[in-house]
Amino acid sequence: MEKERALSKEGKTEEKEAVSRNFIEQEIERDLAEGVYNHVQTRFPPEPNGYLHIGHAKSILLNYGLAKKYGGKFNMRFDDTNPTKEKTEFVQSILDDIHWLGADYEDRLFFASNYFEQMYECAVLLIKKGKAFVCDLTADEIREYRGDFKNPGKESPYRNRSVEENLRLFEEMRAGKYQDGEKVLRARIDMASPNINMRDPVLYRVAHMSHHNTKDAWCIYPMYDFAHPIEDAIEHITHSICTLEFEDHRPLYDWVVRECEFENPPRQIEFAKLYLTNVVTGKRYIKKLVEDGIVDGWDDPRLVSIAALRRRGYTPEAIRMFVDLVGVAKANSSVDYAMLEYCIREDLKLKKSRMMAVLNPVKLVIDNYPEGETEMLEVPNNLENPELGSRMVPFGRELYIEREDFMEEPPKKYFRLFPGNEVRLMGAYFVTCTSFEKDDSNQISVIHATYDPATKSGSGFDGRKVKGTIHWVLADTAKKVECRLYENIVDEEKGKLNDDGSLNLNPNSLVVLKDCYVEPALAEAGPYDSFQFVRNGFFCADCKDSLPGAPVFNRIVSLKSSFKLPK
RNA sequence: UGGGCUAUAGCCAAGCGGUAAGGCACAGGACUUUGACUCCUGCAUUUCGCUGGUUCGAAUCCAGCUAGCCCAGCCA
Repeated sequence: MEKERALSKEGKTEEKEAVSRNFIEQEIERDLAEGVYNHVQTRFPPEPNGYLHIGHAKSILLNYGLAKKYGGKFNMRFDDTNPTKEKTEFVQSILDDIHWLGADYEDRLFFASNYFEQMYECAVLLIKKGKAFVCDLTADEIREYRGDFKNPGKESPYRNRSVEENLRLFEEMRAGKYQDGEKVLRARIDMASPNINMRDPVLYRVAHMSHHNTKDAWCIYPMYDFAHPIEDAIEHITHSICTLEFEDHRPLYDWVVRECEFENPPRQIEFAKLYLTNVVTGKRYIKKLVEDGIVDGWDDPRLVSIAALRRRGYTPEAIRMFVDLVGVAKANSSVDYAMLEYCIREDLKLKKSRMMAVLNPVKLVIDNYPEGETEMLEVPNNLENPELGSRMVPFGRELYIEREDFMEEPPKKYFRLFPGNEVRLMGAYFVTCTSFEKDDSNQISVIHATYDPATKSGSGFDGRKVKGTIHWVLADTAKKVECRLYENIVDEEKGKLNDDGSLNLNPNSLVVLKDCYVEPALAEAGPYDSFQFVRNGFFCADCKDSLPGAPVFNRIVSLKSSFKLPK
């Protein structure tokens, strides 16, 4: 029955997918149909200058997915054309993240810096065609000559140098005859273009600096606008997919591949970046949070770097689901964080064991249970998925339960423990609250109850029902841990940014709970085993910091109040 | 300010001249050994940023407006 339903559900979505394609897929299909290209080749071209985040995941999975869908190939390429910003350290972290996400580039790992010689040749070709010139203007002068939105630019006085002179000068640039900033190579396009990118853009700059890959082989480096189309063309990329801010660069992209005379040149298609509510995706802001010590590093669970998501228990499947759900379009948008949380819940739901932990404990004494005795109960790991088997959980007279699972004076529709009420201890017995004690500060210190042996879990008892089920751990054997609860870093009420551009931080983004107890099996499960906590929350145990003493519990889903008082 | 792009529900997003898909969120109900999950139900019928026009018929075509984002690095 369930299978049938799942099948018909699947059939339905498949039908949908067959007709619903995003705009990039439509473009690709048109290109294929019209014979513009007879294959599909995509790429992910990050600059190795930082860690990847959820926004990059969208691009990676989009490019990879497109190649896969159309039987094409997906390349990995580092766009390392600016030695002042790049580090080898980031190359490895980026590659790790891509592997983890499952974007398989097979043996196609490339570096733009390996194309420097070909790029140089292209520049020479442009010079020979009179389409590029060496310019002696300073950076400031170039800016002045460029004009602005209102005024057209002025032509550089060096714009009409002869081909021979340009060739000689450019060779000298390469040979290291000039200091940084002394000369640049510029395209010769149109200083009056309304598109500022076309006003004789700089193609090459001088930078006497060691490059992470080419070391000291070069002292001139190509600019993005010149290098990128060539990189794509060399790799026979068909669809060069990038974000919206490059839309204005497309005419220049097309100019470069045309003037450099590439056959069957690639085309650029732009899509909107992914933004998420309540988190920081800007690299600048993330960097500042890390540097100021507000978060503990690039993988702090409050960030949405791939490393952070991985650390807090997100799966590649969940990220993929999320990217699919969000879709691809050209409208700027900010996706609700709840969508990400939905994806991880959905993915882990059947995959992970659900063990018990008590974050804010209060003692529950079962007075009619023999003192000093314990028994082992077999508890299914996941009731919805029997394949995950079961585990043995110790049960006895003194337990810890969640403080919020007891109320002295329950409001209406409160199903959990209160004097006189019977609830189920998950995987164990029914217990009825008989009394409670308070300490000097009027806080509830101990709750007393009796249990009914006939109601043992799995015994098939169906004499009566209870409305509430609560989780628990045996006091003696429970592992005490320090628990950290993370919330989104950005203040939900105030929004992300102040008018002056500073961030509104959530002061409660990290709460450390000292007295948390987890059942023994969870403590032994080792790192990265996730479990569901309380009623609405999923938590992950991440024992990275100090196994086994202090697991870190990362809140994946903010704990909603599990019970709302009736209005 | 010149140019480019965008606008469909609280948030994403389909729609491509034939009478507004889907998901998240939310609300109500059923079920339940997690108040979770699952399952039902509801959620743009003076409506597709606004105003006009073309058409038998417009979210889709045309014109004009408005709002938002991006561009004046020898960053990518």
